Amino acid sequence: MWVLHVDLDQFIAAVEVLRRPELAGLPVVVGGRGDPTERGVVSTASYEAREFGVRSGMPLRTAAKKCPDAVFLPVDKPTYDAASEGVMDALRSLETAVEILGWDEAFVAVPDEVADADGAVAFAKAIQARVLERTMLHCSVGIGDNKIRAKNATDLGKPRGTFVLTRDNWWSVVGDRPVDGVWGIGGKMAARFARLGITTVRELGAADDEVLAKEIGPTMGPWYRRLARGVDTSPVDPTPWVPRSHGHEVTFQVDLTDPAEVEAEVRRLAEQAAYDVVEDGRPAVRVRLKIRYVPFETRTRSMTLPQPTSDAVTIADAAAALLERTDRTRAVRLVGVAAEMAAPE
DNA sequence: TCTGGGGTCCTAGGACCC
DNA sequence: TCTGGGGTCCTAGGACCC
Repeated sequence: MWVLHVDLDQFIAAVEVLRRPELAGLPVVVGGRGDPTERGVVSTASYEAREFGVRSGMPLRTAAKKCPDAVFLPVDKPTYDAASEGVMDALRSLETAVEILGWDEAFVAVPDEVADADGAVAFAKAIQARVLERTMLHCSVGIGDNKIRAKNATDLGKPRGTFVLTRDNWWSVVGDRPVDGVWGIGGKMAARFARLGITTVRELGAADDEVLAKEIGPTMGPWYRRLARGVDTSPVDPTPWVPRSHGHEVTFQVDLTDPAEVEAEVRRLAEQAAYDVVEDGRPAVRVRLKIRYVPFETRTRSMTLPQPTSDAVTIADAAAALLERTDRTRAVRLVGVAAEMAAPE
């Protein structure tokens, strides 16, 4: 059984270069409102910008210091949504199961008649050609004997390449890497594992399930060990994704100190969330409020609604009621409101 | 130089019921 | 006069991903 993981190369930056060809070959940084003096972070940096050390998630101000000559562009979500649609259509045109993971990545099932690694690589190259032909975008493809291995393989093939990762080469390729090198394990868990004397993927894979269950949790402990071993039996699931929630949040360029202004923002964001809920066609069952105080302290409040509703005023009132349950005297740098819908059947 | 905005899933503790 | 154990729902927070 073969699974592919397709991931677009520098997706957002590549989409921007497509509509402004004069930017080709230049360091391009997309993030926030495109103003590197504002609060905001890098969504995607072109490979040229990465040469200067610019990375996703980095504050725009830092990116500007590292690469003052970069072209800074604002995030233009509708354009990326449209480009993403084009990519996914190209993948689906191969008439095999496609499981969308995000804007720019998807698992693709390899047809059963493909028996060996050479056949899987050939199919991966056919996908790259199809995506390029239809969207003018380049992608890398991870090839695995399951989804986890395919996902972990992709970065090793970047850019514009492929990489095969199976049970046969898993340990030789990733065994000596730090645990946060595998998908699903981040810095916080890596620090916890380090306290248990576990730093490499190989060590986590060889750890005792009972110890992990006791230290990390009965579900998550063994789960992380499975990630480290690259073990996965889940199929590529082409079922359309059903969103669980819709939300909006905003970081203010200048911290808000007036409680009335904070409430006005909360209501505005709640109305946006309500709009998305109406679009989705399923009522909200729960409302969640997020407040980030100065300097960077985040609190959440949430409530189950008395009955499911898509009414904007009801949702905004609920968000305002949650706000009442927070400290109204502190300066606020971010507010967010999300509406959760009923779990799908 | 401070640290976005869109999400998902898991855990733990308390309330409440039987 | 004190107190069992199981189950579910609600809420807050944490971790992770793109």
